[in-house]
Amino acid sequence: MGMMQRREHILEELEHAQELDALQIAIEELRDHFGVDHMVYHWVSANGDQYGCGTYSDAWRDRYIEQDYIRTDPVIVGCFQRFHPVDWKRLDWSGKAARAFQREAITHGVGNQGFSIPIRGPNGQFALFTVSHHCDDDTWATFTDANRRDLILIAHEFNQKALEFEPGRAPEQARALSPREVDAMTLIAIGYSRAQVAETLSISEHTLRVYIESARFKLGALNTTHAVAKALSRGLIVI
Amino acid sequence: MGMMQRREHILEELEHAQELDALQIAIEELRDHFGVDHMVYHWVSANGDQYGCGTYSDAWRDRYIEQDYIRTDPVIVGCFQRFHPVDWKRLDWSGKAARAFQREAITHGVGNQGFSIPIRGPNGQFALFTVSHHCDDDTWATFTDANRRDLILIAHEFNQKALEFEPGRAPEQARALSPREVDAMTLIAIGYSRAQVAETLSISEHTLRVYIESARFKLGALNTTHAVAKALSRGLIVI
DNA sequence: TTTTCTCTCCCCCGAAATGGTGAGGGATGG
DNA sequence: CCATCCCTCACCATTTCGGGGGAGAGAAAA
Repeated sequence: MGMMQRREHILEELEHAQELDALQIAIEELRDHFGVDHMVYHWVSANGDQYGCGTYSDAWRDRYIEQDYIRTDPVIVGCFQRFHPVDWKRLDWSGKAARAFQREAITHGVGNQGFSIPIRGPNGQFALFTVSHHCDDDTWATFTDANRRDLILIAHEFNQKALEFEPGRAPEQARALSPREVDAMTLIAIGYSRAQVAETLSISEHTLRVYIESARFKLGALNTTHAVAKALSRGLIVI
Repeated sequence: MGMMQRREHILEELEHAQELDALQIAIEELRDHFGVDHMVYHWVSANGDQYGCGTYSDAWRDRYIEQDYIRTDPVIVGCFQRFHPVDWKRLDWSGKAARAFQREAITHGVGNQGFSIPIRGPNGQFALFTVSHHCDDDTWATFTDANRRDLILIAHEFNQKALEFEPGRAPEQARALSPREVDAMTLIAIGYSRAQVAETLSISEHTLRVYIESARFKLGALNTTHAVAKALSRGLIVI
């Protein structure tokens, strides 16, 4: 089986997978296929849930979770601010904690080289697809140049499949807001006071309050700020 | 020049482009290359700035902006809620306004078929890469199946290049929030009152207020609700 | 070392937002 | 045609928020 055929085969199996385990199997096969030390996919959902699969050692994964490294890992922090896939060398490794983290990761078998692809979805979903390897800079540069596009596509296939399996996907489908409610919530969200919003919309402040309360009710929100947050994270309003 | 060579050539030219105009040129070439009626790239940043390029008629573009269709266009609304690329047929076209919009779009030369790829970046950036064509369902399904992956990659290349040229990129790079500020803003965003947040975090309400005000200052927000909205739309907090 | 940031605490008071309830005309959809 | 939603307006008392001060300890970065 040729290189491309092998890859297509793995991705096709993934596409038709019915169970979450298939992701773990596929990522191990892809790791072997690309001939790198590690390949990891990992996401954080809107409600703080996490899911990950990959080839890091159990010890490292446990340690990572135990130490809540997700909050300080320079790869996570750096990718969260970027759109593009990024080579680990280009991240900010200054700082005591970052260097200590790096040392610890390498002792746990993580490669000295890495390439991570950030992926974003609605409601603040953020996922990271990472390949890591132990080699010199030139070898790594050659590898990433050659496989960049494939890795991007694979990252997306993975994310798509992972989202399919996500349990808490579309449970709470909020009722859509009326046009006036959208106007009101949008202006509130950009910092206007109720008086300013009412003036902007040319309605009385009393009327405005009806919209806000109506929106709050529809969104199941506890107060105005909560309603704005919910409306934003569901894409009902945009600022 | 073969099909793939032609595409590679267009993308390579795009990659080395130094001016924003190159995007417009590239998208027209790609449209011709794929043999579709229209191809459009279009993004919205957190601060409301927009940029777009594509092959829609000037009349339609002007009309779209004039009517602020970006707020009601079912393609935008639908894609904002999704991660995956989506065929227009799968969007919600019920509702009077949506159907009227669709009719008007078609009279302006937009195809009856469409395929849109949502792309997201840090700080709430949201972009859409769309191909549209006039043909029957089967023809369109064949086309999208065959070109789905290529279109995803092209969408990313486009977005990458567009971000390079974006003028207002780094200016309003909000300072990151401190851990306690993130805690405070997150709890506020899920509807807690100041008193509840203070109790949850086991700090005095006075201290809590310092965090909120500090976050508000860092985010350049006018009030708490505004600060929550900004933090959310920049991905600094997640609910 | 010095500076800069973070985290924690405290005061006061006026302005603003909230929650509950009610009501009438108009548009839309089944 | 009738139910359902949308838009508009109004009053009440209570809770919450906003803005203005100031201060000390500790950690980390430059």
